[in-house]
Amino acid sequence: MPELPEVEVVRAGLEPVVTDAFVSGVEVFEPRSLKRHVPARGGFAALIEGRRMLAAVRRGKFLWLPLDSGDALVTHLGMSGQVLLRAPGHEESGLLRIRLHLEHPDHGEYWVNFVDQRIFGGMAVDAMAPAADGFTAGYAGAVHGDWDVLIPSQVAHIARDPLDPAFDDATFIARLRSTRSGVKRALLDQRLVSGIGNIYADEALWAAKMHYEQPGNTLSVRRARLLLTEVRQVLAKALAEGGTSFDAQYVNVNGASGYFSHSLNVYGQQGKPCPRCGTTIVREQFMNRGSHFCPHCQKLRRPRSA
DNA sequence: CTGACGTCCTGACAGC
DNA sequence: TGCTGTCAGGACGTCA
Repeated sequence: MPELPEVEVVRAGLEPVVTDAFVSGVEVFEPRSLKRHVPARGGFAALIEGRRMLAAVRRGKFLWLPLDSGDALVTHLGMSGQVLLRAPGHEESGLLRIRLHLEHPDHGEYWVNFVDQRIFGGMAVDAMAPAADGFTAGYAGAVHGDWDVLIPSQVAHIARDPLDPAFDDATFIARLRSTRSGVKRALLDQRLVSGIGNIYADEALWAAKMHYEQPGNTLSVRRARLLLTEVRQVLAKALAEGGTSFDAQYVNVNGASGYFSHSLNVYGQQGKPCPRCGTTIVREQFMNRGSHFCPHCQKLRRPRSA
């Protein structure tokens, strides 16, 4: 369930340690965690060992570490993935899937442990190519380099996230307003906008007072803009609340916390009163996952007859 | 192009 | 106590 804010916390925690780090070793304990890796290009470990990492970059929920070979180590946390920064020798749980041995010129030796209970996430080495729109491919914090405008091939189809300065509001709103799909399906479609998962989709829809099945093409420009604004606010708020742990400590200790559960308005709140109107929050099945909403605040709106 | 659905996966937990 | 079934959902593939 890591979504953009959680992945950003991980990225920020990795940034100082992986930047300029030398990869001295790779251990793969669970080959299924390499599901996104294309073996034809070479073995996972062989493509990483002996390389230097240049940065930690993120677009939406995808994270990648550009290498001095021109490739990138791509990471997706899936449902349960954690990237944990450890001192060498650290005893990890049985869910450890991949371990990287790093040597940093300033910080010394580290283990980067990829832990993933359900193996929905994974790592891969991928080639990079210029981003289609020519802008900086993802968010890399304070670090910059030639790789700025390059994106791993398996991430290229993912849209920018709403907090990306190069996010194209007009294109998103136009596409949102041209689909018959429900707005929640659109928010979860990473080709349209990235970084949003089930939790923040439900929270943003509640804030915008929209029903999850409201067809995109029934939204006015104003309502579409409102939804985008609320998405940004929800993400930014979560980012700010996770920001207290914006350091290596977070990754060191626990890559999983920080769902700002104390400030969820609807997600997982079924049976409880809506914080806005007091109506009981409902949970329904949608797209094989739970959708939480207030039946009073978030009614399906009939489009004005044309 | 669209949407509905299946697939991957395992720990936690409810129920018997 | 110990088993079985159910649930959680991000990304992607398939099919109508």
